[in-house]
This record gives sequence, C-alpha cells and structure tokens, in this order.
Amino acid sequence: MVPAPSEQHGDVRRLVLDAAIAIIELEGAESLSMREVARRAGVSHQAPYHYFGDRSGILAAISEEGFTGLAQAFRDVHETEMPAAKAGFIAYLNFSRQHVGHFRVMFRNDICGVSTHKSTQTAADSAFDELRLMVSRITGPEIDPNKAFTFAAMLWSLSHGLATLVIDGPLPNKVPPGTDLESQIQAVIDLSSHMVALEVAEMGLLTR
Amino acid sequence: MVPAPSEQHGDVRRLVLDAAIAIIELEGAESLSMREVARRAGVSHQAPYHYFGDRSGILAAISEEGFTGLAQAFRDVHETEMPAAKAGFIAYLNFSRQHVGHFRVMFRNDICGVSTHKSTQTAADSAFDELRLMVSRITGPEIDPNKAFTFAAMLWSLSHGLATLVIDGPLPNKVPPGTDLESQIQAVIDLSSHMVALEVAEMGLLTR
DNA sequence: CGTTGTCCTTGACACTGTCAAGTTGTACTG
DNA sequence: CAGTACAACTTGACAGTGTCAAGGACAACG
Repeated sequence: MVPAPSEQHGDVRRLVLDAAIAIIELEGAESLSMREVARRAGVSHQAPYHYFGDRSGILAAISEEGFTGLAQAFRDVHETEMPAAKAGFIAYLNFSRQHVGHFRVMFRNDICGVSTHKSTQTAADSAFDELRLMVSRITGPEIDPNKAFTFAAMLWSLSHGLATLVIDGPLPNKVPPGTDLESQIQAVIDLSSHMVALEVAEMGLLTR
Repeated sequence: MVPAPSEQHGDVRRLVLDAAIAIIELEGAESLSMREVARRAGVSHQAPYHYFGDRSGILAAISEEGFTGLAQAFRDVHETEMPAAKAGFIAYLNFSRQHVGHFRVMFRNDICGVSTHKSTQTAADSAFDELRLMVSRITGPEIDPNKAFTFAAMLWSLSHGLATLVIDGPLPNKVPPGTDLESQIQAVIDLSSHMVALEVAEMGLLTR
C-alpha cells in the first residue's frame, strides 16, 4: 500500500518517534508497545523496526534526543543573570517536566541500552560535559578536578532526585495542606541554591 | 499436581515474591514476566495471580516491602553516633544498593500503582514520616513545619538522586580516572552532609 | 533493460498477561 | 460422618506482543 500523498515522504521516522514519546508521556515507558506506536503513526507494525532495529533502539533514540536537549538547556543557563546553581536547578526541573516522555527514558539504562547505543552514549557524555562547565562557573575554574566531579555529582543528584520525585515519585502527594506543589518546588530549589552558595563561600575562604 | 513435600506449605507467596525480586535485580522491572516468575518459583503460570491479582499487584507488594524496609533503615539511623544527615544519606544509599530489586520498583508509580494499592501507600507514608522525624533531629523540632517539609524534600531528593544515578544511571561510567566509584560516593555524601551542616548552622544563627 | 538499494508491507511464530473453569485438599457445619 | 464451603492452586484458551523472514514498490544508476 502506498503512503497517503498528503504526508511528506521521509518523515515516517519522526512520526514514529513522536508517537512513541506521546505514548510514554501518557502511560509510561513500560506500556510502550511497538505495535501501538505503529498504529498511532499510521504505519505497518514493522515500519518502526526499519528505522530503529528493535524496541530498545527506539528508546535509545528518544534518550539521545533527550540528552541533546538537556545539554542545550544547560548551555542556555550561561545566558541568564541568575546565580548559576539556581539557574541550573530550574533548567533541569523545567526540562524534565516539559519533556516527560524523554526524561522517563533517559536515565533507564535497563531499557534504553545507553551502553549498547553509541550515539546515545555520546549525547549523554556531552550533557555531562555541560554540567561540568556549569560547575566550574559556580566554584571557579581553579578547583581540584576530583572535587569538581564530586560537586557535579552532588548537583546532578539533587536536581535529578527532585525531578524524579516530582514527576513519577511520591512528592506531589505529600505537600502539606496550605501550600501547593509549585511553591514547594521553588522552596526546595531556593534552599538548595542557598546551601550551595554557603558551601562555595566556605570553599573560597579556605583557599585564600 | 501436588507441591513437592520438601517445601513447606504456604510459602508459595514468599517463593513467588523472591523470584520476582531476583528477576528485577538481574534484568530490571521491564522484563519481569509473570510466567517467568512462576517458572522460577516452580509453580503454574497462574499461581502468582492467586496471591497478587495481576502484574501490578506483585510490583505493589515488592514496593510495600521496600518502603517498610526503608522506614526501618531510617529508624536505625537514630541509633548511630554519626551526624543524622550523614547517617541518613548512608542509610539511603546502603538500602538502595542492598535491595536493588525493591528500589527499582518503589518509586515507579507508573508500574506499581502506589496510588491504587492502599497498603503500599501507607508503607510509603510511614517511610516519609520517619524521614520527617530525621529532619526534626537535624534541624531541631522548633522549625516551621513548611520549612521542615522543604528540608525533607531536599534531603530526599539528594539521597534519591544519588542512589538512582549510581544504580541505573550514568554516574558509574563517569568517575574520573584515578578514583573509584566507592570513594566518589563517599565524597558526595561528605560534601552533602557538610552543606547541610552549614545550612543548619546558619538557620540556628538566624533564629536566635 | 537489469541491478541495487531504500522504504516499507504482509505473514508467521513463540511468548506474554489475563479471563474462565476446573481440581484438590482442608476446615468446619449439621 | 456426610456435606459444603473455601483456599490454593491447576490446565486451557484468547487476544495482544516483539521479532524473524520474505517479500513488494519505487527511485537511482549502469
């Protein structure tokens, strides 16, 4: 059967990818079925295999796209006037909430095979490199590289933990009555930024 | 067919649960198949359904067990001499790494239906209550409840982020050459504890 | 015209979660 | 002690799934 003339030739890959992302956003990555993706994209049940090889291939592609976007989000942080740590937290949270479909896949080595798909791996690496750049902006570039890694891991943990607890975790159900989720997220970010600032200030004191 | 006389009657539920946990530890929660669980437990493919209703039921049971264990781990923190924040981080990390099977499921609302399974929900609640107790030990009990929640959310984010990045995330691949994962984890925990201590000290200064 | 290659299709297979309908043993009632 | 109710499983069936295999349509190139 010939594809309908209305749709452009060659965008099937994009169609399939978007269908998959939409399904993951709605129902999570578990219930992502190749056949449902194909149905939603309006193609045969084997078309996705042509572009992505297998189920993990499509998830790896989503993951790659996600890491590329996250790296860009980190890069955009450099443009803002805000303290870098705070801007970084906000960027991470915003990205994760605006790209839930990507985010739900990106950190799941078990399903997307970051280790087996090379381009996904390099996308993840470049996102981490951006994070490192951000760290050197926060602490100053003369910091010991080992300490810088520790700092980066701490910042990533904090951001990532908050994002996952908010998106799929129990946090939204726990906000105390009288406040809403959004202001609590803001409060956590403010508290975190403040702590980081205290730490950096002390580090500065020690090195001079 | 009658169960082999060697195995006690009534422990099939436990057998099934352990089989599921083992599979999740080995291969992740995605590839958990009810029928493979049954095979591994040496029962018919419908026996798991008798105890757990459906796939999400077995995951909810694992999640419940996990949260109960986590609450206990938090309780044990009170016994140590260490600063509460640091002991809390260590407890969280240890728990997540020693119970990977549970941990991989506990925070996945999408697959284990925390919202639909009441006993899982209450187990999660009690774990969060223990965290709150820990926070009041760290900050002192006279803290504003809203601020206490923010503090708890921050601590949980930090611990949870680190644990997930270590267990399934990209962190193990990123440790700089010359150090190992374990010492980097220790360094992140030390840095985090230190930051928390700084914050608490400043809070104390402000309130008097 | 024949070949090659990309882009996709239909068909088949073993496997999955789950519903339905037994079967077996045990406990309790009358 | 017969009857019955119930828990603890069992086998059987069905639609849906991921993936392998084998094409078909169409463009580009010789």
